[in-house]
Amino acid sequence: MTTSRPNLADVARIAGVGPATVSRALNGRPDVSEKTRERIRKIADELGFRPSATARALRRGSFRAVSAIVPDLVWGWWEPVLRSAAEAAADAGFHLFVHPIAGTEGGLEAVIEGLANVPTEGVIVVSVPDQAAARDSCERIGLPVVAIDDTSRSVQLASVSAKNRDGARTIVEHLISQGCERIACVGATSNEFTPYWGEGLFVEERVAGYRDAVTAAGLAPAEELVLDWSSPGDESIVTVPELDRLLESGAEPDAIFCLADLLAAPVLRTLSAHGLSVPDDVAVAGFDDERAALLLDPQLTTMRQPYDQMGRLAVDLLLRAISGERLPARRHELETELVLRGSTAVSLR
Amino acid sequence: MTTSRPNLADVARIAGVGPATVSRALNGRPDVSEKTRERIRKIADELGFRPSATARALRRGSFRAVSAIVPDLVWGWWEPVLRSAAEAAADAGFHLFVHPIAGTEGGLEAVIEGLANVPTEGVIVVSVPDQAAARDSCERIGLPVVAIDDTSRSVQLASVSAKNRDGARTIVEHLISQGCERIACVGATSNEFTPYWGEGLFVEERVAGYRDAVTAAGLAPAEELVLDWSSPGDESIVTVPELDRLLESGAEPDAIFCLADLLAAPVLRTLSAHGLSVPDDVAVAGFDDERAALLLDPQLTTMRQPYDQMGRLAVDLLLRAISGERLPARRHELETELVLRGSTAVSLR
DNA sequence: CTGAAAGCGCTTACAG
DNA sequence: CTGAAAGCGCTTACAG
Repeated sequence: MTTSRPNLADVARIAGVGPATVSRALNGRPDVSEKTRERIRKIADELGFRPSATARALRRGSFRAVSAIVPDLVWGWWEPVLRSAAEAAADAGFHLFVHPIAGTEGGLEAVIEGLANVPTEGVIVVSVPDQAAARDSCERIGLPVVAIDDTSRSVQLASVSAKNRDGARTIVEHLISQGCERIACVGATSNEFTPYWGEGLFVEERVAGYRDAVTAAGLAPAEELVLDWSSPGDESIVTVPELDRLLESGAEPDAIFCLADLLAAPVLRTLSAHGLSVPDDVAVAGFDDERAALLLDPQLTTMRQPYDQMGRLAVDLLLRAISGERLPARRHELETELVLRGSTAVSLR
Repeated sequence: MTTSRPNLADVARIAGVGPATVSRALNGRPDVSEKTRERIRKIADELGFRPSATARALRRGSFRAVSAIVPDLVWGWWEPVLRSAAEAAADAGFHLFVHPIAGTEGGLEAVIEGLANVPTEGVIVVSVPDQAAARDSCERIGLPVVAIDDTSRSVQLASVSAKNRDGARTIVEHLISQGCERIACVGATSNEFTPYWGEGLFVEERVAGYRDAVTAAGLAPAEELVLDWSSPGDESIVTVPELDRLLESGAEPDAIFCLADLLAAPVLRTLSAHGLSVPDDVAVAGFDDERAALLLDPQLTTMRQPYDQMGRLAVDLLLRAISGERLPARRHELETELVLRGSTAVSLR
């Protein structure tokens, strides 16, 4: 009796059959007698036999796993996305490995190239600002890739995202339907060096949706209400200097559309510092329906991204690519949903 | 010329050497002439040769990867923990796989047993309410395991956590030093079915730290200020009924210690609904220094968990276990740090 | 229904 | 310094 892990040969020896039969029995192949299969199963159980994942993968030529690379951000909106991705992968008999970029020298590209040493068959990249680089890295290691979240302005991959423009239009229309007429839009920035944000495609799209709604409603275009925000990704700031200035200028917005939920935190603090109450003086809305929306006071009216569908679709696309299909580089946009909370409705406070 | 991935034999054939020499050259073994090594390297590069991870693992008998299993929670306080864990693992030449429980039928135990099919050599479990079950599952698949965060009351594993009791005492002492005398403590619950929380060890420890400080300061013990909270994990609630009742009863606390940062969101909303301002009327403090602390208004004074050290230490312990050391089941507690923000100091608003 | 053999792609003693 | 051979633990045609 050895102390090390039993292998298939051990099971075969004890069962008095060939290794091939053990393999067939344990893998549920039809061409084994039920009697033999039962006996082998029992012995395997007793021995605590677990087939070696590496040997099986080597023999089969594949490991049936895919990898998701998640960005170096604290606001984990991608958690529900990965949950559904893991489900979809499991449904197809695949594992999902999650690889945080955080802590890896060399960033996204280094993480991707590192996958060359991991038994994985495809890559999902989340929130990449530069799809061209991701595409090149994946090509280099010979793995198919799908992107989630349209951060990259140049679409070089099959990409899954929310209908950002539609969603923004919908929520601004909601503000208008509440009687708001001077709706500010915050979060866009001319600073292209903001990590994972900058002039991301989704920012552009959401601003466009805002303009769609304002224009369609025949509201006076008020460009001073579209604020440039120097560092929209920074959660540590207490208030927003640009909004401070706007409020001091006497612009008097009656609503603020934040291009992402997390921006609402400093916006609410800025409003409260000016003695303005939400939603009575100013209504506030966000986009994403991520954790921040629930933590704020009041809780935030927002557009919910279809996280579950996004994860599933990304995996579906990736599995198709793995089985040889060539995926065109284009966006697959999914419907968003309006979620009403206290920041736009006194009755919901 | 085939379209499939080149293997080591291809490189050997083209270089006109044996496969063993290619292996040695590419793995940096000393016993290869520099000239040969260079030539082989060049050819491997041109061919885009990437050694098969599975073949190498099968041959070596190990894959040099460890797995972290993260809980089904939206508040990703474990993200910075995993970042440092990934760094520590990489320093030792190991990969870190992250496996979310979310989306897996059968929960933690199913995820652990699923690792039997993954080329991984050890497991880090994060926030497990029942270490005994985790220990049994890992034993079954023959993998060593280390826990992060003391959620389980019964310590059955080598565990890494913050000094919860010390930290709580420190922050309550801070409140006392600010002149607070009637300090409420919220977050403990007698409802043991709260997922991942319930009567978790860290809850117990933090309450104990609170009592340590109050007692040491000679403040009148006021048991009505230690609130039972029916569902502390639920972020969707707007206000806290138990706190509502306390405030209506005329108890007039001058400070509230939240056992976790995320609890401060509904606490702040409850206070504001009662017309109380923070920190003037009531100071508020939390524990963790996770994302919620920065989103709130005002931002939250809190005890920071040593996330980086926690991830590193967990990996260190796990690697020792992998190399054969037997780890006793005991907690390894790491120092916390007081972080001052606007919720306890007007000057920091 | 079952077995013996070949082989997945590497690495590492063993010879020379 | 280099090569030929064995083998890691499986699976799967190929025979019977």
